[in-house]
Amino acid sequence: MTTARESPTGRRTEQDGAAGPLAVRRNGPVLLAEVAAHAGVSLATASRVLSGSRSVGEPHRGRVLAAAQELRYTPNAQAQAVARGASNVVGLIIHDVLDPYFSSIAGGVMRQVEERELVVFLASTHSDVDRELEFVQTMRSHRVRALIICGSRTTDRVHNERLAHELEGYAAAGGQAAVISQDRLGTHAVVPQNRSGARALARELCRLGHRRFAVLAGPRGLLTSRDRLIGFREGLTAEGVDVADLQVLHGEFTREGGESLAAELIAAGPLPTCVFAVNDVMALGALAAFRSAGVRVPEDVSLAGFDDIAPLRDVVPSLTSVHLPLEEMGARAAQLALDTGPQTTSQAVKVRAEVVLRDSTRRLA
Amino acid sequence: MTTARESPTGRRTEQDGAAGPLAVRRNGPVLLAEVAAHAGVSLATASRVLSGSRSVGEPHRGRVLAAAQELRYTPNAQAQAVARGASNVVGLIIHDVLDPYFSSIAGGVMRQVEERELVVFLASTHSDVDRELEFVQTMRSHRVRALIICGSRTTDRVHNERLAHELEGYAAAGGQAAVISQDRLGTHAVVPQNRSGARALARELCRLGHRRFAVLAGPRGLLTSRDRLIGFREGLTAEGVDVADLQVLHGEFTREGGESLAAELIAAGPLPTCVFAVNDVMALGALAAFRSAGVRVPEDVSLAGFDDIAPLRDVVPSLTSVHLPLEEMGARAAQLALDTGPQTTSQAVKVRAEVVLRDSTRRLA
DNA sequence: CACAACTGGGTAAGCGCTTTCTACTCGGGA
DNA sequence: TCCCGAGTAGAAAGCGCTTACCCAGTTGTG
Repeated sequence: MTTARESPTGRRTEQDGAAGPLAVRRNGPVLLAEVAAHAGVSLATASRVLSGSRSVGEPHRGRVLAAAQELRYTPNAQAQAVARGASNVVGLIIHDVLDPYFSSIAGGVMRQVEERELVVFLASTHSDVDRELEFVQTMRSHRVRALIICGSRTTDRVHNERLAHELEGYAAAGGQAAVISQDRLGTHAVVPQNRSGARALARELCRLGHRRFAVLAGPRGLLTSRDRLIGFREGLTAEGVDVADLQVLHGEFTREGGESLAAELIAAGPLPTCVFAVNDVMALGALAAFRSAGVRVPEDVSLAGFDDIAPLRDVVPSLTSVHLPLEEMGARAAQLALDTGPQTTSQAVKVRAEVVLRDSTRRLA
Repeated sequence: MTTARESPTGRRTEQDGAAGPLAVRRNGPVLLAEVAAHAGVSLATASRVLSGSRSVGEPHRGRVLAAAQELRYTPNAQAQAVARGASNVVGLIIHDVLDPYFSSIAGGVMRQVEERELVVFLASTHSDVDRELEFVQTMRSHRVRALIICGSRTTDRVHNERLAHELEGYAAAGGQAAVISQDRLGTHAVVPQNRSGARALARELCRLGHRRFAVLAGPRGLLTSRDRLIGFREGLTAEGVDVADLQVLHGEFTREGGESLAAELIAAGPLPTCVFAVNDVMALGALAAFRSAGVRVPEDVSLAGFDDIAPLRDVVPSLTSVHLPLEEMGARAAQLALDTGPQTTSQAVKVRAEVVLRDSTRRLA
C-alpha cells in the first residue's frame, strides 16, 4: 500500500505516481476530486451528483455514486459552507448542562434543530457574563445560522451593551438570534412571565392562609430572580400582607445556593410559615437543608419553587411550583430563530407561568 | 447609507462605487479584505496580524487592529478551518440531554473542551441506532477533530459493523474517537465496570439478607443492561442464591420503563424482597410506581439502582446505587480523544463502579 | 429543414481565508 | 563602498468545495 507523503508545507504532493488505480489509502479525508477521478468525470459533475444541485445523466450519475461509496467519501461540510456562503449550524448558549432547567430547554431546541437536519453548537457559560460574550463571538465566527441564548439577563450595563453590540453585528451579518429570558437585546425573545407567575403564586399561598414568608432569592443582579421577587411582593401586597417584614435572602441561583440560604434561615431564628425559593433547584437545596435540620415540609414550613423542572417528579413531598413549559420554550425559541426571514422585525413570545399547588405547601388552619 | 446590491447570482458586485470611505454597511459579514483595505495594508498582512501567525511591524499592526475593531470584523471560522486544514470542533453524541446520566457526562466533556478553547457539536440519538450512524457521518463531514460517543453499545451486528466502518473512515482521515460504554469499536474507550459493579451490588444485597430478587432490565439488545444483569446473576450465584427463580423483566431503559415494569411486578403477585433496576432513572420510575401503589420502600420492598446520578440526592428514601463518576468519565473520554496523538493505538480506560448502600435497601431481620 | 429551446457535460471563477514565495528595505560587517 | 542577511510587506497559490458560464448534442416546433 503506497502512502502518499506530505510536502513539508503540509500540502499534498503528486509523488505517489507509483500508486495503482486502487491505491486509495492516503492520509487525510478523501476529496471530491478523487471521487471524480475515480468515476472518470469532472469535479463539477461529481459535485452535482452528490449535492443534487442539477440533474446528471445516468451513465455518470451511477459511477459517481459508486465511487463515493467505494472511497468512503464524506463531503467537507466546512468547505461546502464556505462555497455556498451558508452554514447549517445553530448555536445554543446556556448556563449549565447539568441544570435541569437548561437541559430541558436544550432538549426542546435540539428537537427542532434535528427536524431541520441542522447541527448544534453547545456552549455553557456557567453564569459568567464574559464567557457569554466570548461564546457569542465564537458562534458568530462560525457563522451559525441561528443563535439561541438562554439564561437570565442581568443588570450589568456594561455587559448588556457589549452583548447587544455583538448581537447587532451578528444580525447585521444576516444572523437570527433568539433569547429565552428577558427581551432586552433586540433579538427575538421567548419571555417567561416570571413576574405574574410569582404574583399568582403569592396569592395562592396567601389563600392557603400564609402570612409570614421568606424568599430565597438569587443574585441581586439576575433579572429572573428579581422579577420573581417583585411579582411575589406584588402578590403579597394585593392580598394585604405587609411586605415590610418579608424576609429576603440572596444567594447563588443553584441547589447549593438554596441549601445554604435555607440553612441561614433556620439558623436565623423562628421560621416563617412559608418559604418561596425563586427557582426549583434552589427549592430542592432548601428541601435538603430542611430535611437534614429536622424541619418537616410542609408540617413545619411550607415550600414553593418556580420552573417545575422534571426531577421534581421524584421528590417527596411533591413540590409546589410555577410551571413553565421548558422544552416548548426551547422549541419556540428555535422556531423563532430558524423560521423567521432575515428582514422580519424581532418578535417576543410571552410564556404563561402557571401555579401548581402540591404537597409541599399546606393550608394553614 | 448606501446598500450594496447583490448580483442575481448572489455574488457581490462592485456597484457601490458611490460609497464613501466609511460606507461599511453591506449585507453579510465583514471580510478580512475589507479590514485590510480599511487599514491600507495587504490581505496577507491583515491575516497575519489577526491570527498572529507572524510578526508584523508597528505602523501596520495597529492600523489593522483598529480597522478590525471599527468594522466589527469576525473571522470566518469555517474558512479558516478550510484554509488551515484543521478544525477546532469536537463532536459529542449522546442519547438524550434530558437524561441526567448523559447530561452529567456531557458536563464533563464540555469542561475539557472549553479549557482547550474548542467548541462542541452536540447530537442526541434518542437511542436510535440509525440516527447514531447518521450523526457520526455528520460529524465526520464537519471534520470534527475529536468525536465522543456515549451510550451503551448494542448486540445489533449490522449496526455495529456499519458504525465501526464509519469510525474507521473517520480514523483513517485523522480523527480521534472515544466511546463511553463498551470497548467494541476500535476507538479509545472509557469503560464502566458494569459487570463487576453489579456483581458487588448483588453480594452486598445478599449480605443484607435478601434472597428473592427481581431485576428491572433494559432492552435485551443493550449491552450495558445485559452486563449489569449478568454481573448481578454472578453475584447472586457467588452468594449461593439460586438464580433460577430470579425474576427478570425487560423494558425501556428510561424512567417510564422502570415505572411500568414495576407496575407489572406489583401486578404479577407477591413481591420479591429486593428489586434491582439496572439504571437509576428506571429505579426512579420504579420508586414512583411503588409509591403510587402503596408499596413502601424499603419496608415492603428494597430497591437499588445503578449509576448514582445527581437527582438521586433529592429523593427519599435515599437510593442505594452503584456509583459511576459520570462527569469524570466524560472528561476522561474527552482527554483521550483530544490529547492523544493520531498514531497512538487506542486506549481503554476502565472505570470502577462502587456500591453505595443507602436507605432504599433494608437489612432483613 | 432551419431555428429555437432544452439537457447535461466540462472549464474555470469564485467562497474567505492562510501561507509560501518573492521582493524590498535596512543595518552592519568586510 | 559593497554585500549579505535579517526582517517584513505583498502577490499569488492554495484549502475543498459550488456554480456561473459556455458549448456540444438532442429534441421539439413552425
